Amino acid sequence: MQEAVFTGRELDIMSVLWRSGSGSVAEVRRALGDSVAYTTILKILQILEEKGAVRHEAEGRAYRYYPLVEPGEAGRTALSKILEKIFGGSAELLLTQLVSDQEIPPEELARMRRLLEGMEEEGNT
Amino acid sequence: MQEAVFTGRELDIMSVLWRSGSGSVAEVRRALGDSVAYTTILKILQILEEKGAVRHEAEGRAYRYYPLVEPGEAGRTALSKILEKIFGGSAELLLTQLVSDQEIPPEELARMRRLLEGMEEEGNT
DNA sequence: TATCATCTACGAAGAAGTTCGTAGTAGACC
DNA sequence: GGTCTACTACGAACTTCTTCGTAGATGATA
Repeated sequence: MQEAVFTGRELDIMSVLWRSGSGSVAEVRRALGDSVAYTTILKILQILEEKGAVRHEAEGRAYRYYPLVEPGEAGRTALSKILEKIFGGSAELLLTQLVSDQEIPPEELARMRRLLEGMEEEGNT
Repeated sequence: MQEAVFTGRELDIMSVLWRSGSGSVAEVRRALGDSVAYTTILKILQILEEKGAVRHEAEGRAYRYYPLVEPGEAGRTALSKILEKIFGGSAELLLTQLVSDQEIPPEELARMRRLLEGMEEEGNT
């Protein structure tokens, strides 16, 4: 797979697989609220497999799908696009946007701060 | 406009307008490396105008386009999608990904840390 | 005035993504 | 065996996005 770029529906489905670790067509469909036809889910899983983003194993008569691409990989691609095109390359602006929109619990905020502190020290080495 | 969701090309063009503040069709086209036809740029600007994302003023015989949607608005939409679908709602994971992929200069890193410190204090109020 | 360059408007073709119907297969159950 | 159910495979319709050609208008220039 060249780059982890996913279309809307593909991302919906990858998201389910990342959360659950794996899924059959029926499971993925249920996770998406049964809003799209069974064969649509199947089709997109087949497309994802062709792209090398998932693989499957037989499980009884059905298939179980496993993600091959990791969230981090997809995240890198997606974030760098947003960073560049929307925030003009400023990670600071991106972070500002992130923390001002989301309700982030204090402990998480603290961990994020420490993460940055760690990066700063690293830079001083 | 309902939500600041942009397609690939639309985002390319909005990005130019955000950077430059405004742009004629020809200017936008040049900024994109003259890689797409003039009328294609024009068409997408018209679509963006229909969506309420830009407006235009006459300038001589040509039009000058101005962004109406702000980067922050588009950023919020885009970030929350990524946050949810790729990082399972964890801002911490998103930040981890961001700082590990990008080369962020120390001063910027420091400002980002202080931003988070500020948020923490706010939370304690 | 004729020609040229530059611009917008429009429409249609093409490409990419999404959706689902239908067919075929195989096990479960009567 | 016949029927039902759950599953994959395949293809085609449909929608959305992208691209550009052509036409028409307008001002500049010879």
